Amino acid sequence: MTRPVTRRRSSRGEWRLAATLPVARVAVDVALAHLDRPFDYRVPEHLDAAAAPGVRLRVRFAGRLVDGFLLERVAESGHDGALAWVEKVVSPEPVLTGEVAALCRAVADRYAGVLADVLRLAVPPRHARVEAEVPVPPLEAAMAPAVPPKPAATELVPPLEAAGPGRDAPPFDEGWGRYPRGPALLEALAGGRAAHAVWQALPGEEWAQRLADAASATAAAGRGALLLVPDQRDVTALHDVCAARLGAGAVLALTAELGPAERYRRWLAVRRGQVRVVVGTRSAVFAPVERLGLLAVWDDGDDLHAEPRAPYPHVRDVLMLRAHTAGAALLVGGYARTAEAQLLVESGWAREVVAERATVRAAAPRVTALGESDEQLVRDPDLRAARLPGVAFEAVRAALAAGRPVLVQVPRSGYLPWLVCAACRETARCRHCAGPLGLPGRGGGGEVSAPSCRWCGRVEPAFRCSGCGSRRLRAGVVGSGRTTEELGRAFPGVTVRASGGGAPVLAAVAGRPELVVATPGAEPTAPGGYGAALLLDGWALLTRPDLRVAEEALRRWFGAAALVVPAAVGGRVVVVAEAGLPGVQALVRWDPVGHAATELAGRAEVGFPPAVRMAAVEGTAAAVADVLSALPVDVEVLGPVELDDRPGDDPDVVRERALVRVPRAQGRVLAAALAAAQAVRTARKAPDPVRVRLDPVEIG
DNA sequence: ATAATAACGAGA
DNA sequence: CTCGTTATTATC
Repeated sequence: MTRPVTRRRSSRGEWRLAATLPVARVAVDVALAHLDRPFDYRVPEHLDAAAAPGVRLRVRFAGRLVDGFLLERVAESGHDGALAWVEKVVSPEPVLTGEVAALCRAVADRYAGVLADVLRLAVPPRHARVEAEVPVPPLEAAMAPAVPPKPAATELVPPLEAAGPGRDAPPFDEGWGRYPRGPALLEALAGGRAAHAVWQALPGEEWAQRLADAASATAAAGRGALLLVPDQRDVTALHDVCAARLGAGAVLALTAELGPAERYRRWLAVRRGQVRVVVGTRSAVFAPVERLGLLAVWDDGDDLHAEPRAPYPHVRDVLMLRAHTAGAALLVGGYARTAEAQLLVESGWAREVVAERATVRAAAPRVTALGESDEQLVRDPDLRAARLPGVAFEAVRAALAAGRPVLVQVPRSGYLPWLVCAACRETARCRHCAGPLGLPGRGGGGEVSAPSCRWCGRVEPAFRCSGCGSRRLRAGVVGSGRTTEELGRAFPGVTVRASGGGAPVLAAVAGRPELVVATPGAEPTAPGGYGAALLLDGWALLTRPDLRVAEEALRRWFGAAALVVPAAVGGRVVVVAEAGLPGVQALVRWDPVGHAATELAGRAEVGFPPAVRMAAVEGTAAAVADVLSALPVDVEVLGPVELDDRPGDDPDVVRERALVRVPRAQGRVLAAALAAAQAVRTARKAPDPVRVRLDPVEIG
């Protein structure tokens, strides 16, 4: 049968090879560890022009059509077999830049993952209609100069709020001038140098303004900036500040909740170099910003910065890799400091940008800790108005009388029970690996079994608290709830607002005298600051079975306390936690750096990230054993332990988890060995998958 | 998924 | 030994 002439081009037998660089190296969208490498394809003549590096295409792989990205065009293939044709170029839009491709490869390697998985995180799904839209530059962008005139070096000292380049240099006790190394950081950014900085924001600091300062110094140097924050509310706040400073057309907010069309529209605008500054959440960490000069992450301790999809990369770590691949500066900032950020400083990779003690003292509120003296309150975080201790009551009353709002931080509900020392309420820990103790086989017919470690599985027959020596254990429990009504009764006539914890999260409240009850992370800002804050979630936080508890508690406390006015104008913070605890001391002294150093030293002692590199290996018992057997002998293995059934699991299949750890210097070796073990399994078509997470933020 | 290839077994 | 069938393996 003869086909119509117009169809003949699709008859592959007649396809001719492109004249130059006829081989395409393709990253196929196949998430199998043993196929995680580029494959070569022949480029037909009619696709020669469209088949540019970075485009999406379709190729035949093992008999079926799969998506892929064109990594590069080369003259010849190293593959000694017949090459298949590139079937189709999906669109000529080069969505995968070389910089992002290299970054994705580095992220896959760092996390023992697969490039295809990382590419799915990095490049949003195509939206054909959006792609076809003729890009119309926004009005502001059309009117504003594309590149602001580059100011002279002497003018690159910290800009004031809303001060653009060219204004008079501000005094040194404002903005970044309050940090001894602040002006130097801005100079480095303005000079296009790849500075690495860890920044502790002062109490009351307008962090969004400072990030906008950094972004505008970067933009003035003709480079791009990528600013990452934990949640949508922060994106909005930071975007608005940046837009006011740089012009709406130069800044773009990129978040996952935009919807596919708008998300792709904005992402394309970034890719096409139409915006210089991108503000976003975790999903924007791979945004293809052109000529990257600055990468910044705010509040890197927030769990939202950890990606829940394979290979589970963390924003801070991705940015560190990206700072290398792109030659950009990295700024890690927050009111608190994580152990990971502390390691960046201690290893010399980053310089710290912190204020002098006197500056901190002048800006901080007065912090009081309420501990054992009010036993009832400590035990029951569900605040009883009648028992509100005098110091807390007085702090609230004074702030309201001064016409300022009061912030009340309450715990989120939903924590699971675990074991704590009955005497001092420290988390009960394994003597071998410092993992939290739990009771195995709950629901096992009422028999009492000995506690065992949730990490390494060792049974603890004779618990003795490392802190106080007590041998008694009890279950930790957390109540949550009626705080709002109780407070309303204690302060009749005062408005009580809720933010988070079931209520909608408020971005800001008016500066009126009212009570604002918020869960951690949902604290609204108040113009002029809060007069006082009550931190009621201490007990709940400090007894969670997680090595990061102290750091996490302190991070949340600093986040709330930073919204309170300085002590000199009456700012008070009352925290319900034992005054002797190191974390509480760090809050009282407003010493995030000291606490991070202690925290990091503690992790080195118990062998936990970031002091070591660790991986969680999860799957069926046989599968986990299979992966463990493929690791080098010097890898330390904890466990495996049996995992609790998750909802939806087959109750007959027993899942296990092992933790493996190596010194930091061996991190690459460990990741490579885990990836190789996975490759052997996928090549063998092993039926049950093994989940590998490197430096997991949370371990069950 | 699929195609190529190795392994296998029945009948000469 | 060949031929036809089935398991295995690589996947461009």
